Amino acid sequence: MAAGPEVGLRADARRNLGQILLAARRMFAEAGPDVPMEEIARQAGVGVGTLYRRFPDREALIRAVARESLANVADEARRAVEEEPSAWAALIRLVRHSQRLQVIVRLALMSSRAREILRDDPETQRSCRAVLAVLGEIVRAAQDEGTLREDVGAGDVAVLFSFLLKQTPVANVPAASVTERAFVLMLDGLRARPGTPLPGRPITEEDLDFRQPGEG
Amino acid sequence: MAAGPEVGLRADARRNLGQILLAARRMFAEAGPDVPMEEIARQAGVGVGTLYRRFPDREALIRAVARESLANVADEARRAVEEEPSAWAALIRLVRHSQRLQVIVRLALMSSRAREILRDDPETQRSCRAVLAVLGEIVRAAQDEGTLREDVGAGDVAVLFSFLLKQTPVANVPAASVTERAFVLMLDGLRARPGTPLPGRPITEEDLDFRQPGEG
Amino acid sequence: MAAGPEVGLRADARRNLGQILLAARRMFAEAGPDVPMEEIARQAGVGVGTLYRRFPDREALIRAVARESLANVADEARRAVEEEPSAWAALIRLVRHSQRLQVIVRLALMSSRAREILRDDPETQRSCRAVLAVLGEIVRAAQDEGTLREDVGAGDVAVLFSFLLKQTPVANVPAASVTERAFVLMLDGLRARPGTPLPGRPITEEDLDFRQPGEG
Amino acid sequence: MAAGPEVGLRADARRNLGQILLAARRMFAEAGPDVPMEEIARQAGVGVGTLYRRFPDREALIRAVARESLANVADEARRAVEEEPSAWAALIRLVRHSQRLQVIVRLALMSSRAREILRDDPETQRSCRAVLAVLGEIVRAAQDEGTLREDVGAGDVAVLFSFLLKQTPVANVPAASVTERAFVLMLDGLRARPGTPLPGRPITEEDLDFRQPGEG
DNA sequence: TATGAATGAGTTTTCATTCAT
DNA sequence: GATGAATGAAAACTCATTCAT
Repeated sequence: MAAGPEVGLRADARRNLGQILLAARRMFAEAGPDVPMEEIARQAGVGVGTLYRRFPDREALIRAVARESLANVADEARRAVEEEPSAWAALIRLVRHSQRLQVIVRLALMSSRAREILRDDPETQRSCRAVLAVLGEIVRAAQDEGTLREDVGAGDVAVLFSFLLKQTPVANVPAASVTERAFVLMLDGLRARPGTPLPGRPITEEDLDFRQPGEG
Repeated sequence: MAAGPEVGLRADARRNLGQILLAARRMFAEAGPDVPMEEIARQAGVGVGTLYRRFPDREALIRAVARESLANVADEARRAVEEEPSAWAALIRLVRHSQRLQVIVRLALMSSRAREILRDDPETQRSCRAVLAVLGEIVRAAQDEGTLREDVGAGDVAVLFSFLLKQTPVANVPAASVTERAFVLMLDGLRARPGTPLPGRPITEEDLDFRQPGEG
Repeated sequence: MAAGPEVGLRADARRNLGQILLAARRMFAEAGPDVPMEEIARQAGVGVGTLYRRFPDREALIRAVARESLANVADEARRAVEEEPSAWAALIRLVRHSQRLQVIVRLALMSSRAREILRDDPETQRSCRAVLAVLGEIVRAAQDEGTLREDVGAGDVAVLFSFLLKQTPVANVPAASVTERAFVLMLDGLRARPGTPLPGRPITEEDLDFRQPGEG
Repeated sequence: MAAGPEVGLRADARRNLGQILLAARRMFAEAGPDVPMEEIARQAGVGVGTLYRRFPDREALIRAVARESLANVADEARRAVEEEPSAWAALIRLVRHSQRLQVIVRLALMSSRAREILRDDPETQRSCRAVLAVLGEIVRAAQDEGTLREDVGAGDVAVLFSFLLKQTPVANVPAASVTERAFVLMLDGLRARPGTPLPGRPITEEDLDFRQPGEG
């Protein structure tokens, strides 16, 4: 198990670091990657200087949040595979429970600035690939089970589910309810049974690799 | 019928106004509601001063773009109803062809700042309600045709389709292809046939009214 | 004659631009290239915003000041050649009267940051070469006159005179007097008559070209 | 004789103190008195805290470096007088070999901030006067020898030599060579023989006393 | 005593908005 | 009416100095 950067820090420093990451994750998730650094520092209960001591600039902070969240999601995904009775159930649990997915979507899919930063970070790419690999396994298992239609790939599933996570409060109906219904509708679209044939080829995990969009 | 703001302007002034709205619409759609005002002015081929003469501040510009786009979408929706052979086809055409929907989604659903501005604008609310009314008609007609499942409302459909429009470039696969597949998957989820029963009650057009989210 | 950047500006804007350059020149000369931008703006009687509208960042301002000063020095040098009765006199007049030399020395020779900025600016290099070319002519003419020792080049003269301009207030004696005496001592060192043979070869104008120091 | 601050310290503490002064001297000499304190601490191999324990603030550090360097220069000067065969040779050796002179020039003559700090420090003034006193002796001896022109004082010599030490890399010619030639040119200017009469009166050691420039 | 973490004031730079021409 | 210049407040980032461990 690799030692994280937090090892060897003084107790208070380690706590501060944790607070900073927590605050950043929350604020990035709810307000995007452009929230003022001072705001993040304030939420974390530290001075800006402290924030900058740990993360030399905003990009470093964005990277750190993305890395940590992706690692967490990968863990959860693996656990879902192990613990759920079916691949279909694992799929559902993954989207439902992974709070960390929210930030990632917000960073990687809703801000072109953040996307570029992450695209150039090898570790983010690695973790991202790891997550997509697990998702790919789940998808293939679900297809083997006969619960998931055959003409989709992990990429299609990821795209569909990412929509849910871009959710922004919309209406005078509890957001959870809106999301939940949309989720079920999507699952119905994904379910294995005669539906409209999909155009093109399945979008695979390799297709979502953070490379320059449209390159392939 | 109240005269629009463009009546009684000198020819060049009217042209400028049009250019500004066009530029703003484009830039809001592609970069969000925070693009520098100077940038918009430059794209429109006018000085900032001119922009500010027409729209006292950014909020006014956002409102104007939203109003115009919503009016346009309402028109298109009505035309789709008239011209398409089935309600299902009208539904599909609406999402596929309404470029204006893109801006609206970007403004109303992807930026909390813009959302607040629009929430407080009666005219935007009116137009929004008009669009949703047409959508409601289409939805009910499609259900009568038997092409759309019975347990969804116009709100559900709107939410689902809004996802498509939040599309951000993602992968090394042409964005159009990704969207197209997701679209078909969603349509499959919406299609009338025994699927998973949806939790809660249909989300109606009234539910999406721009009131404080979660209030209702 | 090429139109400077100041043509076509509104009268007040042109005045402001002039004030900014003047203030920057003065402050760079007396305090170096790191004086706060706000300070320069205040001295120029404008807001920082105005300063930044003209010069996108500090580097641009430094470049502008250097270019303007070098151009001015080149002019003065040419005039000195024309108007003075002897090359020796032209040499003396050049150092004595060129106030602009002060800033250039301060920027190009006393701050490694500024030196790097200027080294990468082709126009500065061109002007610098032009000035050195005139100095080279003067030097050769003075040697032909028999007033300047034969074993020095324009580079040696430039180095020596640059010392005078690095002058920083030193003592409880009028700075002018100190400089004046040092100047005469240097002139005596340069004068043509049997002196100590100089080590190495004459340092020419090409040697002072702003290329990476020590490269040659 | 008062005990220096280094007496009675623990061995490691004394070593640290030495390292700090060494690092500060080097960095002041090459980058001026504004180098970040952390940088100095890092070079010295200690934490900032340790640096600040020894020197309450930057000014104290500057003073310490100046004092130590001046003391060292005074020693060297006295040794030069004793060991060199002629006053002229002592003069030359002094400039050529005293590395410590570099820092002093950098602090006292190239930074107005540092100059002010040192001007207000009695011990620096004392040491400075001591050095100038030795220089004065050398000058007068050289004049008695007939090797140095009569119309200069220790101040003139100091000013001239200080120029050499302000040397900043300039050209694509080895800096040492440039300096060496300039040095010889200056010596030629100083040499005893009919030259241009110097304006004003000799600048004496008293004139260079660090009092407010221009006061006298 | 040594360390390096935390703080916050100081600078640079950007951009919405106002206003002179 | 149009223009683009001027303004200043806001946000990112750096670093001297203090203080907990």
